[in-house]
Amino acid sequence: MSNIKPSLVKGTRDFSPLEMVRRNYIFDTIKTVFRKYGYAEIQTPSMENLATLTGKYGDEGDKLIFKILNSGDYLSKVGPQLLAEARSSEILPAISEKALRYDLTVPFARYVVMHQNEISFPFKRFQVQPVWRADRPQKGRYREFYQCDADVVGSDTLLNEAEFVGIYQEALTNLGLKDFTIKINNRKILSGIAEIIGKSELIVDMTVAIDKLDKIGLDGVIGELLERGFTDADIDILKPVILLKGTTLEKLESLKQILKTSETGLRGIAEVEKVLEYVAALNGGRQAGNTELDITLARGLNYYTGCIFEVKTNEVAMGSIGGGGRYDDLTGMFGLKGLSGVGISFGADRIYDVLLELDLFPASSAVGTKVLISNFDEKAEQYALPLLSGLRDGGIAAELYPVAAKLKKQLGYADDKRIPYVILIGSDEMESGKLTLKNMQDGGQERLSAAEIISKLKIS
RNA sequence: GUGGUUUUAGCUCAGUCGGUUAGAGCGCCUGAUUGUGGUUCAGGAGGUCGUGGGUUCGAGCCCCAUAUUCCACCCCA
Repeated sequence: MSNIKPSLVKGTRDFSPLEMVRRNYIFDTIKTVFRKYGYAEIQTPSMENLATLTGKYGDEGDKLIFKILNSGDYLSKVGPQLLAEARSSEILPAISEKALRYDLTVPFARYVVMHQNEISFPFKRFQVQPVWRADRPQKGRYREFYQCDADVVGSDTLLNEAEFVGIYQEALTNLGLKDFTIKINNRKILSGIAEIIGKSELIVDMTVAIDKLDKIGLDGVIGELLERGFTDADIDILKPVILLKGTTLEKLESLKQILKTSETGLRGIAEVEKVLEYVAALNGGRQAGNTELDITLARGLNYYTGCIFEVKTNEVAMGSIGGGGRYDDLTGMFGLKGLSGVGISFGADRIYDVLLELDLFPASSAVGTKVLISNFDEKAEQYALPLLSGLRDGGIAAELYPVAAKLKKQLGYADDKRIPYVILIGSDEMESGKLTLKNMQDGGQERLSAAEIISKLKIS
């Protein structure tokens, strides 16, 4: 057998025991909050039919879907002429029928449609699973990463949006983040803006351009707008909108003036106002300072129709750590009309990177084995087995050193694994029934019976 | 998809102008100490220099291709 050098697939990672403890801390914290708000967990398969996924994420997104090659002689269905032409886009449907899921929202929509008769609406579900994107990796961007999604379908009330703001607040605060911003915008406001400059058909180009304000500045945005088919006259109207200053409430007032001729735009403003009203009511009447209207926020996915969210941390340079919004007709694509949905997502991998950089993981999240029983010889091993069971029955994480190695090595092992206690069983101990319990932190030792050790470790 | 960057011991990294046997720190193993770790001391093992070609008397170093890392763009969590 040839010796293949082991390596990881680009953009993927192994997770060590310590990393898993930390990742689970993030997942558990988020899941706990989801449950508190009435969401129930589901899972869907890693693979979906390719047709289920294509066309849902725009052209850019479709390119990033990982396709799975058909099993068997996958070229047999490709005609010789197609093969000769070697046009990937036309051969693809013949050789690939399945794909890895690209996000959790579309599979969820598929789930809702398939299970509509068993579901009682409104349906509130959360889902924590990996997704795959054939993106080029960089900071905070992986090809396999976890999303933590919560969505509700079959409920139009804006209270849902407000509750999602609450979920973001609570989960991120519980994770120890102090300074983050929940940005809110509304697709209808963006539509209204496009409407008043008479370029409704260019709304996507408009949002993509103004979304970059932070990054490339006003001149950059204007350049991009011109490139994308906007005139100087359009930009004169757009400019004051893009540069809106002031508090969220002041921005809303100004927008009402600007968008007074756009019914859609005014409806968007009203929606944002209502959401903020609910948020304040849920927050004991106070407006949350870190929740703000950001008119330049335009999330890429095509299916959002109402409110959109994005969460950024201000403590670390990192892309958004969460996002979401309302999509009025997601299940319509699968033939179930008239169901409105709202959802949010936490980017667990990015949150991990942020917590690591800010050193926010609790020290206690590194708990493992509580006590190691040393192993001197076969006789001591036999003696140790009932004690091992007794410790475990008492809920104490215990392990027996698997071979009779030098004590130095066994203690070194305990040290490496940060096991706080070691029980030494030698001939003296077996004879007297008083075992030596060594505390690895201070090095102290005491002689105790097996029962005394169990009760001591239970409380400490 | 576009542009740049990285790759040398288990890990982090040196390696001069292309020139003999490729180095350091940490880690690992052994011993000092046959039942006492995290400290110390002594010794030891460990490398196809990412991979495949090429130039050269000679390549870790130069050229080409490719993979990979990280970064930016596009897009996104």
